Amino acid sequence: MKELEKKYNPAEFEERLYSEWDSKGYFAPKAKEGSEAFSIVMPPPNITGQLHMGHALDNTLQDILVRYKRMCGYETLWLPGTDHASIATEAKIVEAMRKEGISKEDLGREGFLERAWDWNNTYGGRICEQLKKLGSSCDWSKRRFTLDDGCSEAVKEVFVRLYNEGLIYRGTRIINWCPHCKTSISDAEVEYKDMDGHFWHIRYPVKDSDEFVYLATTRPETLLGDTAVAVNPKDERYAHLIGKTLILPLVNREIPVVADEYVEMDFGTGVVKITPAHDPNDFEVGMRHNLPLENMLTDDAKVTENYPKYAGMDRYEARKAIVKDLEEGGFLVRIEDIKHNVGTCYRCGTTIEPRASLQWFVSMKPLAKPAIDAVKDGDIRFIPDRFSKNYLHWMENIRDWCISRQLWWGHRIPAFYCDDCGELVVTKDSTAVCSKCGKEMRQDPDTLDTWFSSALWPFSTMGWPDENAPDLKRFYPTNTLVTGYDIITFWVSRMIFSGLAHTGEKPFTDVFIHGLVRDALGRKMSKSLGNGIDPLEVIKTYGADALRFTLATGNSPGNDMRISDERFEASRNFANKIWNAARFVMMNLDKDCDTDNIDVSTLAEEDKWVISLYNRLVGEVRDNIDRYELGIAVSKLYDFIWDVFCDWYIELVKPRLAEKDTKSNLAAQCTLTYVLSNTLKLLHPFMPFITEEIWLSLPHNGESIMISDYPEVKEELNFPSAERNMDIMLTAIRAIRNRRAEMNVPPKRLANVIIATAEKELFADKEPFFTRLASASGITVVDKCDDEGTVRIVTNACEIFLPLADIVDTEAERERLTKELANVENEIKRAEGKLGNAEFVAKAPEKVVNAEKEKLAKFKELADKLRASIESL
RNA sequence: GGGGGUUUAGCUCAGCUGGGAGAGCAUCUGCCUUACAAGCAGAGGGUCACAGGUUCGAGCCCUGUAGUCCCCACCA
Repeated sequence: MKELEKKYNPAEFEERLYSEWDSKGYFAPKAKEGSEAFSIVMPPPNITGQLHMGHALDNTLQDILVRYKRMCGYETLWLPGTDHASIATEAKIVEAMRKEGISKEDLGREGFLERAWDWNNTYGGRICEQLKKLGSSCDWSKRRFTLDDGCSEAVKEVFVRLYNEGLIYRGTRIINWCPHCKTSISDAEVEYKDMDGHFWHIRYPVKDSDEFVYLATTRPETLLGDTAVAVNPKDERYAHLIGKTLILPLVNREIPVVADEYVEMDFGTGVVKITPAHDPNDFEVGMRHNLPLENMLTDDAKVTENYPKYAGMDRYEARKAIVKDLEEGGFLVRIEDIKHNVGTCYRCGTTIEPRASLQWFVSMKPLAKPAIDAVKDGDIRFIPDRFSKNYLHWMENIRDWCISRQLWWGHRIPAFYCDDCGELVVTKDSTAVCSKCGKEMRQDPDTLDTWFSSALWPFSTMGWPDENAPDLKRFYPTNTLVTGYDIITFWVSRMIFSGLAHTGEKPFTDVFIHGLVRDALGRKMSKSLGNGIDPLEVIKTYGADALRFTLATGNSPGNDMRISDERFEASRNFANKIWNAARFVMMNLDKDCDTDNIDVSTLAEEDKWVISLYNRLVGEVRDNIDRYELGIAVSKLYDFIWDVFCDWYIELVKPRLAEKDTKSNLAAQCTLTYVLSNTLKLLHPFMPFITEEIWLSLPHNGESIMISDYPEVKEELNFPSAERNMDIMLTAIRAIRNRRAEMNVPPKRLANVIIATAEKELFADKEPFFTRLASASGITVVDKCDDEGTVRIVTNACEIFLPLADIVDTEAERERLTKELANVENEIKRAEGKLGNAEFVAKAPEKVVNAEKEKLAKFKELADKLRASIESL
């Protein structure tokens, strides 16, 4: 046994304990005889990332589950890793290069990738080091990276398979183009924002006529790409125009009027300009009517050289110029202010430009079907369940997934082209030769969406596509995925369909969803707002346990949470409370007590009481964790440790601890040790460091609390009568304290307490409780008492008399007791009313009716006592 | 335009399958009682957003209304 420092100073031991756990290999899965597997794969943080509160929450929740399961005897794997985050990382490196005056093109693909890998080697592991400070008990020896060889192999395998099954195809479609990142992005990566905008109402002249058609647009510059105007075929107003030709203003191109169901007659003028290359709907219309695609923008959203007057203008400059020219040409009718939803890039916030482009796509419908069924059938469940709705809605309305990105940092698309004959080969090989003309083929320059590799994470990290890989066989499917609701569509849904499609099995059973961490004002923490609380700073100031405790407590699944310094402080105070309780226990130990078993025969009533409550706590905590109610579990632990163990039990046994070598003293020591040691085990998943530091200092079996057995409920540790009797004592003590406080009796003024009760034997050896906790000089237990000049307190099991003649105001006493009686009589009325209600008695469960009867009896007894008390004044 | 969350003490939030409203922080009072002032003992404070309904009984279930937050959606 070693002594604890006087002051709780987490910085002194957290890092030391972590490296001990790590070096002893506790984080690696340990197979025990007949043990089941439990596994979680960590949502891989981006290599560009620094640990923020979101990571801290996500990983705290995972670590709680993992430590719990490990202690419960499961062979437990928590597999960590990082994500290459293609678009975010590439942007970061390009930006750094820009400051040095270098461009991507200057370096070339090879040079750029070299630089990116250097960056990853230097900074990519930073966040892992930060996760260690949090106490994350993941198996670092299995750490993976989405771009490592194994994951890359899985990516290629999946691509080739899907291609061969016809589920990956290449084609020209409208995609979301980010002119800043200069790449396509998927639908999921577009964020819609309400923005102020305008409808520009304009008119196009009909050829060989003085008629005009009137229409409106929010993007007048796209006029350059118009290849038709559409009306609804049923629209009589425009029937005569269908098939006619219009002259496109400014461009003077001749474009047809086509009839298409897509146009809603009731909206606007019922006429729509069709720009197939720059609008998804127009693209469809264009396909149906064989309209040409006129791409009028370059990849950085500047007007192409086909329109010399506007060439090189940025899309917004072009908009201004075109509006001005339209006005001057008499084509602009009016301008209307509107608010509309504009798609923006989720990475950089730039307004998305829809653009027809040749890209790779995953055909989603066939893949979505089993993924929908898995959730509908309950094979995979979301916690809380409501998120399955989000998921299903997304999956049921899913469109093909654009997976090619015009970036360099990522998995290069394993497709090869023959420049001579146009042959296309998709292969896992790193080079290809054209089977037709024998020429070296050119690999597609694009890379894959970063989520393409994330989608495979649960199995690519375990050795897939080798189906006999040991980890895959043992730990896949994983048990629980822990993540925030903000990436259900990006990631969770894609892991589900990928797992089902490629491994034939779901990737996980439970999806445990948490909310976002917000600041004290409810705002999302962000760099730009500068309101982020740095978890590493919190760890420094309050300790990792306090951070974890704060994140776990009061957090209910799927709901956002607000955090602030006050909450970390409160958690630190709790840690300090445990620390001091442990110090107190230790300074009173002089015998070796068994922490695994306790001899019930020698226990005093208060010992049985605390053990009985502890035993119930074990069951509840296990149950709560099993149901992902981590916040409830941890608050029960808090209440038990602080209120029951510290404020009551320790205070109750202090007198016995002063005894020397008595049985009673030994029983108290052993109860303290047993309850403390096992409660620490219960708490360990939540607060791993302090529990370990203390546990190791107490008598203990084993090397570390983290590989000890999680406590189990023991039938023989239930003591209902001790619970009842102690409840009577505690109620009496509280009542005396209340009265004294109300009457401002100084604590130093002791009084002999007279207790009148029908159950005298209950108080037989309880005098120390009252002398120690109720400012009593002693107690006298009697059958009946009606002393004058006393303060009377009536509780459910006894009447208490405090001889404080000099400060007793008989009239005030009468008033108070009368008031109390009135309250009790109200209760009696309520209970009688309820029990007098035939329907209540007939329909309410027997248990409830009986409880009501018992209450009524108790209140009647209390009322009688109160009346007698008032009488005797 | 759909869908969902949320509304409980001054503040931040718990409240599990309906059976007498809880915690932390803050406030007030009294205590340095030798584990802990990062503490101890007390106190005050709530029409559980509003209106209906179901039920013997509703913070909890149903309907509607309002505030607030979020997700989804191609209306030019």
